[in-house]
Amino acid sequence: MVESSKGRGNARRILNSSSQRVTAQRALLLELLRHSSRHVDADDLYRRARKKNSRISLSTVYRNLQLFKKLGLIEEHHFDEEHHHYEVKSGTEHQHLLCTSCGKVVEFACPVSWKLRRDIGKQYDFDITGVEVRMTGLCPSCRSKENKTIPDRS
Amino acid sequence: MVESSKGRGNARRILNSSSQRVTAQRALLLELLRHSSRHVDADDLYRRARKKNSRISLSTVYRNLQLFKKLGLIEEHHFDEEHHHYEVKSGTEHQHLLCTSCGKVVEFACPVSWKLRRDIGKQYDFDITGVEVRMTGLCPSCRSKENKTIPDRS
DNA sequence: GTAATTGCAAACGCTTTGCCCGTAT
DNA sequence: ATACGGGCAAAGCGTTTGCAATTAC
Repeated sequence: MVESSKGRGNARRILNSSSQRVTAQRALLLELLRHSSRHVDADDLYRRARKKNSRISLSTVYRNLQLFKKLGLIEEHHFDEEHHHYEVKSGTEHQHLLCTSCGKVVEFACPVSWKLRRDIGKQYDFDITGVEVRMTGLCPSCRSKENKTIPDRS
Repeated sequence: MVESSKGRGNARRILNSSSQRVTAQRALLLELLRHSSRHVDADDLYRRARKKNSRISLSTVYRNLQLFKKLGLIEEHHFDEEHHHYEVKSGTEHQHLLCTSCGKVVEFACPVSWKLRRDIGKQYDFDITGVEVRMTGLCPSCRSKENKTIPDRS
């Protein structure tokens, strides 16, 4: 896979170019972030990292997530109430649709948000720096499951 | 104000009608929620409540916030990463605009969200249950402050 | 060599819970 | 009378921090 070697190169380049030291842990975490499902939490990442380096610590994961966030490599989301989710920043603007039952996250394009941003900014005299649209609902597969498993709602 | 006597009556009625006991603490909290600024956190509410009843405990505040949420009286928001904010449910649909500097919360109407809801729901075959639009930015007064207090950006 | 980074464990802030006593019904 | 709700203190959770040892530069 050309992808993965490229990814590793990128990790190193990104860290170097921001004059951050390239440690094994950092390279690993960056690598994992780039190749895992788009939305992870600290513990996900920690568990995955331990498979490759069993001595890595949770605090290292947290510290580096903060670093990556500061470097603008990832974004932090507060989807549910409990803990944070992280997502590698992609060029493409998108919003999130979450299934309240299985937690699945779907990304969707939302061009309207730009118009909204302009309009609301002007209306309230704010310098808008971000727009987030979050929709919640039941995904197709959870909907059909629910129809089967809750036959008696007496 | 007629509003306030009505409010107290409502608190009692609401609790009674859902067969919850009307305790002094519940009535007080409900009262405070209805008459304080629209977005509070548990500690805000706790501090306010203590002024009227110095023996009330923080856990009572939390327990009742959960109850009120379950009864559909209030909504829980996760504006910033730290803690939750609560808002008395109003009939009118609205979205939130937050100042990243002073934390001010502005509510705005967003009729587009309905169209969005329909469109995205259909597109991804989700049963949409909620749409949240959150914008962040700098409010007018913080913007002008910033211009004054950061003259040297050498 | 030296400053940045790690692992560990302890602390953190917000929230929840167990227990026993008090109170609304 | 009795089950529900309260106060208190302790535990829980995800996250952060202090520190000594380690590592990249």
